[in-house]
Amino acid sequence: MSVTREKILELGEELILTKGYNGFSYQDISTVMGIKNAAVHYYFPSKETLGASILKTNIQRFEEMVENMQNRGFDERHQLEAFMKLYLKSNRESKICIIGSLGTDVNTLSEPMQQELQKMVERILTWLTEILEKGKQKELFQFRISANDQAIQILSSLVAGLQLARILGKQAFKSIHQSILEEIATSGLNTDEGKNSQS
Amino acid sequence: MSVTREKILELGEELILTKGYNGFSYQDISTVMGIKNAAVHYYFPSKETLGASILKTNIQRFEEMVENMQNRGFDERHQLEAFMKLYLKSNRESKICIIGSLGTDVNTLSEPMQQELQKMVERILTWLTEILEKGKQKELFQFRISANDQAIQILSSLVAGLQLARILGKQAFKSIHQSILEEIATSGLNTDEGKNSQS
DNA sequence: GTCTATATTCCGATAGAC
DNA sequence: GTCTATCGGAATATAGAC
Repeated sequence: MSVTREKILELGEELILTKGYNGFSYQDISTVMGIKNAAVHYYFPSKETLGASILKTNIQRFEEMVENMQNRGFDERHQLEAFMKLYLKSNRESKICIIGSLGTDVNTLSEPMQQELQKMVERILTWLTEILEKGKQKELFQFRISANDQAIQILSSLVAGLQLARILGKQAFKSIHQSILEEIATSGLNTDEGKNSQS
Repeated sequence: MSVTREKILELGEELILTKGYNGFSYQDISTVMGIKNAAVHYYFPSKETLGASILKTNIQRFEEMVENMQNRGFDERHQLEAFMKLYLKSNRESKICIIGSLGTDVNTLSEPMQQELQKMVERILTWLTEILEKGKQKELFQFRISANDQAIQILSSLVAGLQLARILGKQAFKSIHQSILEEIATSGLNTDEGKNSQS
């Protein structure tokens, strides 16, 4: 597959996470790549097709991560932490979650994009709910509300946490990140177990 | 003060909450009002001045609500519930929170708007933290993390809850709303204790 | 297959009419 | 004081060159 196409997808995603879907143009992509904005239309005829492709890429990436973790035999606690680490990385890079970004603009998006977005959120919540349920049975987690409600709660905290961090400063997210685990973890919280984390 | 100006502020806010800051234009406002888009520029020379005014209005509205609740002697539990009811109303109207909406677009906003936004979030968190602290002392609330962290957690859940609800459907927010109180309330959850609420 | 020149529409904003 | 005619530029998108 074309390397130009890959690069456009990458830049487009970055722009959605930094400036928002309605805050960037094909110009923003093309100037970085040293081509004319119209060249982007060759790979993605419309902005909506680019947006939909970015969402599909995100879903695929998520599926690969989940599959990979299950192949490696990650327990539920470590799977949750790995998922949360994606948000720590975004916070370091001052990016927000694509769910929150497109959640703001959802009424201005085409049907295909809205459907992909919904599919993505539902997929993540299904996975999260399952992780929480199994982890609770194994007494890795504790919580009183339903696993599904707890999943929505955690995803909300992560999504808005990144948005708040961009307004208040990055430490705001660290507090959220820590609180999530403190709320539901049954054992200690030394997330990195020895290998001290960066930042 | 001019009624036209008031109407513009109202429509502008609604558009930020439904289409996002970069998703609406002066045209959207002027056509509804039956005037030309340039007329809006008379009241708000630039879109940024309109945005900043909308934020200031929001802050003022919040201050008035807090003052009002304290004058009426609301306890901490009822103050929190009143605050959360604002989000229930937004959910009913399929609007999101202005914090989440502008949090997405923050990198494309002028300095004055960014500062107003930050001021607003800080003000809300200060108030929420205080409510939580006092309420905990009175044993109206229970939570293990710090009051400040709990405040960030609750605000995040509310903000992203509305965004998720727009993607998944309104019932998603109801679950979040309920979970928040279930997490920290010491007594039962019959929110309205007799005096049945509107809607 | 890949990209540019160009068209069209819309946006935010100014100058000036009433 | 209030609003309109109009501008300059940017955004998305098409037609066609290489």
